[in-house]
Amino acid sequence: MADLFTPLLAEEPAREALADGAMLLRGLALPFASALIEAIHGIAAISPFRHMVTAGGHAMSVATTNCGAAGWVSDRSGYRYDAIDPETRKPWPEMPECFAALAELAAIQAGHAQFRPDACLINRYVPGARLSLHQDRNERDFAQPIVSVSLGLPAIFRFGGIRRNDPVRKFALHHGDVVVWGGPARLRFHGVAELKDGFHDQLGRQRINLTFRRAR
DNA sequence: AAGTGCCG
DNA sequence: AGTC
Repeated sequence: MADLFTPLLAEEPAREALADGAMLLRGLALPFASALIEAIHGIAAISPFRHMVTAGGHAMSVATTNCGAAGWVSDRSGYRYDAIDPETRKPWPEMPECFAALAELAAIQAGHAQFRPDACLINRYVPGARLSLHQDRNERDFAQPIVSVSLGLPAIFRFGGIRRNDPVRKFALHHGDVVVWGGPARLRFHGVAELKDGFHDQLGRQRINLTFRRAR
């Protein structure tokens, strides 16, 4: 029964260790992509993408919305999680089932059990957009990992260390790739290099990133 | 208490 | 083009 293709079919998604506690799961989100994209449209119809402003008063090049019980927000007063979208003054849209299912699957695949995200930050990059090196540290429980899902145009993910000046490694992230970091890697600095121009069949000239966290 | 920001 |  076994033939040349059996090992390939039995194989799990390609995984690449980025660091102790950090894993890149290539293509894990591919089977979810259509459902994810449809759900993103629904979310954006309720809580539109907007360019948030940082504490320094600069508008981010990335456009943001959220779903889930808590949403990441930034304005001149700083960063925080809020149950209410400051633009609509209503709760963020509920987290779709396919979002939660993928996040949980990814965490398990990466060896982080018991991941229960209550927040999904949705970032939209158009060519030229970037996210400079930062830490995710506004969450209450650093025992819970971060799960990051890439859709659309490819991007260069920058993954550093615990200290800002630690060396930074770069990884190409494609449509369907998922990065999970937790444990000793939970507070690693990370960012996204300026997005290059291109065209993606499903999303056109953009990249959308889903970042799942347990905020509270 | 800054910070996922921009500039040279 | 990478780094400060």
